Order: sequence, then C-alpha cells, then structure tokens
Amino acid sequence: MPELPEIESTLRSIYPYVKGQRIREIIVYKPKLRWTVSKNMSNSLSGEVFISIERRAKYLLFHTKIGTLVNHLGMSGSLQLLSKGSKAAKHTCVDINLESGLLLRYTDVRRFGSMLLIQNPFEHKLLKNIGPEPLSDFLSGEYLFKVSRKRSIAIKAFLMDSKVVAGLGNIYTTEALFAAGIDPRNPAQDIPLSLYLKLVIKIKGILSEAILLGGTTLRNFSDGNGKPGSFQKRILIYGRSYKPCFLCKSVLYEVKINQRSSVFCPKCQT
DNA sequence: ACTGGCACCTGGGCGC
DNA sequence: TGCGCCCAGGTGCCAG
Repeated sequence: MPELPEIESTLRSIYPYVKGQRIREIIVYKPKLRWTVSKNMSNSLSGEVFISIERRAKYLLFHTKIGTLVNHLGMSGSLQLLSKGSKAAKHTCVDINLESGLLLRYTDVRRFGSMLLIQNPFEHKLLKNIGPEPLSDFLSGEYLFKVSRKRSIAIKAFLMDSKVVAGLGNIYTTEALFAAGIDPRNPAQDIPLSLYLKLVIKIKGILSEAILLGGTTLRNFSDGNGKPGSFQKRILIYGRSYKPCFLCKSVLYEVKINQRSSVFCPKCQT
C-alpha cells in the first residue's frame, strides 16, 4: 500500500497524539510478520515514553529511551488511532495502548510489514544503506546523474532502489517518469543530466502534492485518523494501462520492469 | 558490484 | 456459485 506520502501522512496524523505519550501496554496479536515480532518487545517497552517520532524512507521510527520501535507498513499496512478497548479485528497485528487512553493500532492484511525494537536504528542493516530523502536537498539532478553512471538497469527500477533514493514506489515513480517524459525502460546510465534535473523537480513536486492531499488511497489506505488520501484524483497514468493518454490520446502501454507493472505513454515518454 | 528473479501473505476481480 | 488464476501501494535475499 503505502509509499512515502502515505507514510508521511500517517506520521503527521498520529504525531500530536503519540509524541510524549507513555506506553501502558503493547498487545501483539500477530507476531508472524515480515520479521517476527520478538516476544519481549511489549515487556521491554511498557512504561516507556515515545520521545519523538520520525519517518525515514518508508519506515516510522518511534524513539524511546531504551530503543526505537521501527515500523514498516509493507504493502497493506496502516496505523490507526482508536479509543481504549476497541475490539481487535481480523487483521489487527499490534495494539499500543497509551496512557492517554488512546490506542495506536497496526493493521496489516498481507503482513509484509513489521514492528521491531532496535537500539541504533540508523546503524541497523535495514536503514543504514538507504539513499537520500527525496524531499531533502540531498536529492538533486546532479546526484542522480552521478550515481547512475555505469548503471544499466531501467530508470524505473533505479528510482525504486532504496539505496538510490528513499521512499519511491510504483505509483510515484510511474507518475514522475511520465511527468518528465522519460521512458521507464531506458537504462539509467543513458539519461542526460538535463533530464535528471527535470526528473528531480517532478519527483519533488509530485511527492509534495501527494503529501498535501494525504497520499493516495487506491483500496484501503487511511491515515491515523481514518482519513483516506485523495492524490488518486491527480494520478495521470498509474493503473491506466491501455487507456488513452490524457496529454496526447495515445494508448498507454504496460510492461513489466522487475516484476512490477509499469505504465507509460509511448509518445510522451521517449 | 550489478542484475533479475523469488520469496513472504491475503484478498479482490476476472474468466470459465 | 465456485474454482483457479492473476493481480496488488514493498523489499531482503539469492544465484549468476
């Protein structure tokens, strides 16, 4: 489900209710997630305070004095703020009861996400090799040009590689490549600096707008308050295979790039 | 060092 | 209605 804008929207919606809150109790309903939730995570964290929360790539980091609760929402996860005592549902994975009486619930149908207690998250293998945040100044056209030299993989796969840039998934890479007029199959090394400069402007613009709109809700994403995103109204080509391009009316093509469906306009993207 | 392919898991939608 | 198939917003790991 979620890419960077969805995670960011989740963070912003839960932040005021979770920061500074003491954990009363953590209940793990489904420990078998992408990474098995350790049995003593709930005991270790009971009584601790969430000092701060931040996002890195698609991870949410809940910092406490004794370590960081690292959460990834996988393909189908979401966090919800509920009131104490809300009954667990079929796909409830973890409930975090807060001293305020609110409950932070992690739900994940496909269980591709997880929750881990990690001491030094930025040194952990999951996070230490992640590339620059796309909305920071560390992502620039010059940077992408430089790291794409001698990279023969398709530009789309290159952008979705978290070691290159953080947080870009199938929807937003598809949209950004369309906006920049780049064929997603082109080898990353063949793209000139001028196009990388344009691409980065599009990536930042699309992600920023998506965050303002609360992310994209295709099936069931919602933020911590249960509010769906609305960026799906702005999507120009993702999921529109074989429909007419909004710009030139050509039929949009679909190809698989690294097993991910990739839609593009054969006329607008070269 | 890079690359593509597979794995994990459930559910929705389609054709027959 | 039901079955079997394919698809889905991610990403770590593996062999070549």
